[in-house]
Amino acid sequence: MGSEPASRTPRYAEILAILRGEVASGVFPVGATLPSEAELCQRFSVSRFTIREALRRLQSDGIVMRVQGAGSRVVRTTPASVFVQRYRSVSDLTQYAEDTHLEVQSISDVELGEGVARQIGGAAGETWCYVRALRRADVSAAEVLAVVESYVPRRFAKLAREVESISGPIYAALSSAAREPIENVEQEMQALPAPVHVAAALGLTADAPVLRIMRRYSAASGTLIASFNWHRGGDRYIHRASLSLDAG
Amino acid sequence: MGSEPASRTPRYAEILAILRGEVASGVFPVGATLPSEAELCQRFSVSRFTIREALRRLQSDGIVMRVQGAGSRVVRTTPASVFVQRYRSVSDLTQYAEDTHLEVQSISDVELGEGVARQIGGAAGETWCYVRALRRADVSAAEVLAVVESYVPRRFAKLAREVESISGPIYAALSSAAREPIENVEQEMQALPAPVHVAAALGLTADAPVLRIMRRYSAASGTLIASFNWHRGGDRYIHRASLSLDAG
DNA sequence: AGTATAGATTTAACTGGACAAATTGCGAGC
DNA sequence: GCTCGCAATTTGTCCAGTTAAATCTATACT
Repeated sequence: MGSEPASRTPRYAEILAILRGEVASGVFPVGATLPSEAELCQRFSVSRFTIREALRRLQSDGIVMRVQGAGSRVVRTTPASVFVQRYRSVSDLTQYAEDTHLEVQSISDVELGEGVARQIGGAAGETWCYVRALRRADVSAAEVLAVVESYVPRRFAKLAREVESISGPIYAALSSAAREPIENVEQEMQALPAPVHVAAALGLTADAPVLRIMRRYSAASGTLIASFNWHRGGDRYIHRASLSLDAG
Repeated sequence: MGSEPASRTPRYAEILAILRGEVASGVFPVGATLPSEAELCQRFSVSRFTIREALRRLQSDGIVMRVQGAGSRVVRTTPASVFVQRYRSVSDLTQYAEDTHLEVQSISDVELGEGVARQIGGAAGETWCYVRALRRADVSAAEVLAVVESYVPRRFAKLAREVESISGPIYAALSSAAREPIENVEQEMQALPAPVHVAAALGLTADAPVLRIMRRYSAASGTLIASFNWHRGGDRYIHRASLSLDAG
């Protein structure tokens, strides 16, 4: 690498591979700081630009975190992902058109049982605000697309009562109210026999197969909202996703 | 921008914002090529490094595609994603531990009906290789985790016959055989009543709710493999995903 | 012991320059 | 009209250098 660059592999890519290998083999374990850019320039006899190209890609891989004044700290030992699925809009995530209408049926305080508590990130015995609603294509549509059961922490009960009039996704309004960004969304999907109230709302026979999608939107302080969305089975509702190779 | 940089906003970020605005407002529509780096350096009176930082981020946003020798072509007018879900391994994607065992029950040539053809990216009337298999935790396990029905183009029939002995994911082996990278994965999930052969294999009553996940792995030439995975309903199989805000 | 400040260190932003590699368009030849 | 080769153009890789901004550590003061 003190000589001419190999015609095929850029120098930064060679250095990147070496650094990846050293992280993976434990030379630099999680928590360790890599040598500084200046030290790496000396070690590999290349310009700072070349080192920065390698380090930039290590950061993009999620392997290091680069901090001005501090250095490059290892945060994981393997690349962060293989496939990636990008959701470009709320309607991509929920698979409703953005102008669907949520009609609230009831709002009440409920004490969480163990099962629900575990799923929504609360604790058994806690009191949360429970909202049952029907989702339709628009205000005047007769057909129910989905039954939606949401749990919101008690401190947001007031906001939950206004859910029909909120424009944009409710999780964004809750994020604003909490003054915290949504940090992640957990999603669980399973096939279930339709409970009585779901079968009735969706016009199904009792115990017909339905797809239930639970989504939990969390900030640093915990769950802001968790919703159970009950959809018809078969071709009446197909949850689609498109993944691409991660270009990291 | 010919003067001192604003203390807060890097110059490349200002240029990025301007270029984003010009793309969004139609000055550069999808398909158009942005001015060259050299022209942008002249326009904004900055060095090529600064322009490249802006363009690099436009590419990372998914807004342009930069091609050596050709320029930066606009491929979309808005940033590509809001939420992102990363799959770090095959087991993340399929939600099987990596050492599960696939036991082939039958392999045959089938002529595609319209419905299946549409789902798997083939054409009605085409002959594909059909593989029916059972997935178990390991070779000696008695319990069937899932019923797997796969469709593979006829040209890969030989490889399909060796599916039990392939180490690593079958789609990677097919990608090698085709000498093409997997470009994307389409996934469809729906709740269905268990067909007879699925109910029998999973030990369910006829018409019990099951979750069917179809995954289609495609290269530029088309579908390399499409598999229908039939899972038990209820808490016996929960398909989980974790999404984070896209740091784009 | 706790806090503030100064200096050293490290990465971020930026300049100007060079050569290599890939693409595109044009002209010539068949 | 089609194909091939060459030149112009554009982005990729890389160098050497500078100043700015952020972090960390050590020292001094209360």
